[in-house]
This record gives sequence, C-alpha cells and structure tokens, in this order.
Amino acid sequence: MLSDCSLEQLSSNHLELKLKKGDSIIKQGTYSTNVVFLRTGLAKIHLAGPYTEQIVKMVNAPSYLGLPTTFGSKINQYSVTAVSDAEVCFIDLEVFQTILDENKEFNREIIQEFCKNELESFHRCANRTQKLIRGNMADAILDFADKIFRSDSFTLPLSQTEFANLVDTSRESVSRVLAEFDKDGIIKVTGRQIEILNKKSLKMVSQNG
Amino acid sequence: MLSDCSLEQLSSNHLELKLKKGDSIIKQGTYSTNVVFLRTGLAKIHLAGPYTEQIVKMVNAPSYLGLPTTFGSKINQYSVTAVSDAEVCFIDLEVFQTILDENKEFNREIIQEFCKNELESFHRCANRTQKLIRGNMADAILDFADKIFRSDSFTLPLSQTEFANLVDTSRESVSRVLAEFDKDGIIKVTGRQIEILNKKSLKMVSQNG
DNA sequence: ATTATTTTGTGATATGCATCACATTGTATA
DNA sequence: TATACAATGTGATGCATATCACAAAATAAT
Repeated sequence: MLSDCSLEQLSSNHLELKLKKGDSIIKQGTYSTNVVFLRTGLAKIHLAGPYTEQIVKMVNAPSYLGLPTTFGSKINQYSVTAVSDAEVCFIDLEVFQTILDENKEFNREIIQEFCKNELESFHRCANRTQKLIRGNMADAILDFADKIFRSDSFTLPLSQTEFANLVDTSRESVSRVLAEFDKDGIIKVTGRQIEILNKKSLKMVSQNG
Repeated sequence: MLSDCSLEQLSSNHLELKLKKGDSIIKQGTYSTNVVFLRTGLAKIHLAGPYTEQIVKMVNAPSYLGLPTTFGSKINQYSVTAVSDAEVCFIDLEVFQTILDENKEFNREIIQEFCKNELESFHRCANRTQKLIRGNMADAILDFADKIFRSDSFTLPLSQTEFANLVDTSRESVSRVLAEFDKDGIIKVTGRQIEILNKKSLKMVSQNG
C-alpha cells in the first residue's frame, strides 16, 4: 500500500483539503509544484486532445496524482478533477523528492506504481484501438465494477458525454449501447445507476462485440 | 542521460550481446528476470491485442527496456524486438534493483523517464483516438524524423503492415496515404526510404487532416 | 536462375459509427 | 412554481476506413 500522507516527514509539510465533486485538483496548463495524495474519493485524469477533452483514466483513493506532470514537465500536461467528494493532501515537490530519496520502501512502491501504470496504458491502448464500441463500453463498466467500486452495482460518476470521452466514442453511442445492454438483460440502467445482471455476458461482449 | 551499462556496479553482473535486426529482446508470455539496456540500435515495443499485434512504441538507444514488465509482473506483458542491428546488456533484476536503491542520481533519472513515458502515452492516447489516419501517419513520420533518426531522410524500419499496427490502421491505408503524401509533394517515398520534402505541410496534416 | 513467399498497390464494396437534428426528460436557478 | 439549462433518447444520413479481392513487385529460398 502506498503510504498515507500522514507520514511523519510530511506532517508539517503538507496541506490537507476536503474537495467537492467537480473540484479541480490539477489543472492542465498551469505551473505544477505539488504532488497530490488522494486520500479518499475518486478522480478523473483528463487532457485536451486535438478536438475534444479526453479522459485518460479514472483513479480512486488511495493514490498519488500528478507525478508525471510534476516531475516530467514544468507545466501541467493534464488535468485531474474530483468526480466525487474527496480528501487530498498537496505535497511540495521538493519534499516529495526528499522522501523519495530517503525512503527506499516508498521509492520502490512508487516505481512499482509507475510500472503498473505503464503496463495498463499499453493494454488499454491496444484494446481501445482494436475493439468496437460495445467491447470498450463493456470493459469500462467491468473496470468500474471491479477496480473502482468493487461492486456490481454502482452509480456512474460521469455524464454520458464524459463516459464517451473515456471510451473514445460519441455521447449518442454511449446512450444507445447502454440501452442495448439493458435490453439484452446484461445490465440494468436506471439513470446513472448501473447494475450488472449477467457478468458472464458482459465479459463475452468485452472479448467479442 | 541514462547511465551506460558499463557502470562499475554492473561490469561483473551483466551479459552483453550483439543482436541482429528482427531478434527478440523480450518476449511476451515468458518469465522476466532481466532488465535490458539498449546500448545501440532501434527496437519496437509490441504486444498481442485482442485481434492483431499492436506496436505500442518505438525506442531508440540509449534506453532501458522492460522495466514495467519486469517490475510490474512476473510474466512479460509485452515483447520488445530489435528492428535494426543492436547491442544490448541484460541486467539481472536484483542487481538493477540494488543500483536503484543505492544510486540516487540514477534513481531520479529512471523516475524521470517513467514520468516522460506516462505523459507521452497520455498524449498519444488522445491523439491516436481523435485524429484521422492522415494525421496519425503524419505524426508517426514526424516522430521518426525528429525523435528516432534525427534526420528528415530515413529508411522506415517497419513493413507497411507493422507501420499500420503502430498507427492503428490497416496495411492498405498506409499504402494509400503514403502514396497521397508523395503525390502531394509532402514526402518522397522510394520503397521504404522516406524523405520529408515539406515539413510545414506535414505538420499541418498532423494538426488537421 | 527459378520458384516460393512476403510485401506492396489499387479498385470496389461493406460497415461501424460520428454527426446532425430534434424531442424529451431531468436538474439547477430565479 | 415557473423557467432556463444541461443531460439524455432516438431516428436519418454521411463518411472514413476496414475489408475483400486481386495484381504487381520485391525478397527470400531452393
């Protein structure tokens, strides 16, 4: 587990905040001097693509945010926004670097995280571009259930437009495919509430179309 | 610059190899116990997508390969293959970990690399999915010229089928678009030899269609 | 040199999905 | 409670590009 921001090295060097759904955590284009520890809540990582805003991935607590954009560039290359109420700690970059230098355990954990993320992004890249919309939508729903909410029943923390940006499709297609899945008895859709009724089918759709 | 594999800690702990074009460096599905330093040459990172092989990115020397797949998973999650003759050093994972623990400078460089890669993959993700084929092809050609070969004239190290897998399109489209670019006087194509004639136009195509 | 095999070029057709257009519902605001 | 605005549902249309089907080169193997 990634250490909490209550690590003794941090106790005097960080700013704790309670955020509300929709609050910006990191903003693309601004200067970045902080790493953010997401203590509770759910956030989206998104950036301006050539035409539309693209949601790259969803992140749930506990997790460190903004490392790539803070270490890798002076100016934030992407945005992070809370999609639920959240608690975060802003940690000064230099303080974070010091901890990274001095705490081997922590350092390893962070590197481990980077590795997992890179693997994940490779797979996502391959899937997104090769699968049809139904497959990608199924993937996204399975992801929400298994990785984010750990429940087969949850409330989508995104509008259909946002969902579309996450899955690389259009808002209309999201609406249509959700309706299809519902009609086929794979999921039950009530507003933004989603319940997976037939996970096996959903996984089938994920693999095929 | 990432340190060479001739670092004194390594001199007695690594295996140096000369590889030929096409040789496998890391193979998806096999056990991974090594990190690889690409000393010279050019490699492709690729993995089995749901339908076809996907080339995730091209990497040129000097660079470390296989960190994510070695640190992040027991079994290799992707393949790396030389697309030119290359020299590589295989470094035992534990040795590498030790160096990472003990050499702060090196540790920082590696983390910096991870950050850059993650940013790059975010951007690539947004571009690939939003741009049309001509735009993506233009991007890829500019990438080869600016980042890989550092010359506006180079020989594509990939077949059109591979190029298609890199750009997320079909082999036929690659053929057609290359012919179009040639006809429009943006590039000159002679077999796999490519010469950029009008970089400004190419960048325009990258941005628009 | 000859044959086999891979790579590339190019038209015709099919299709998945974006886009457009508008109706409808839900939700915030005055 | 009325009104404005955002989010969603749904048909009709168009388009980019995959796929199919070969032909032609180019490379490799014998």
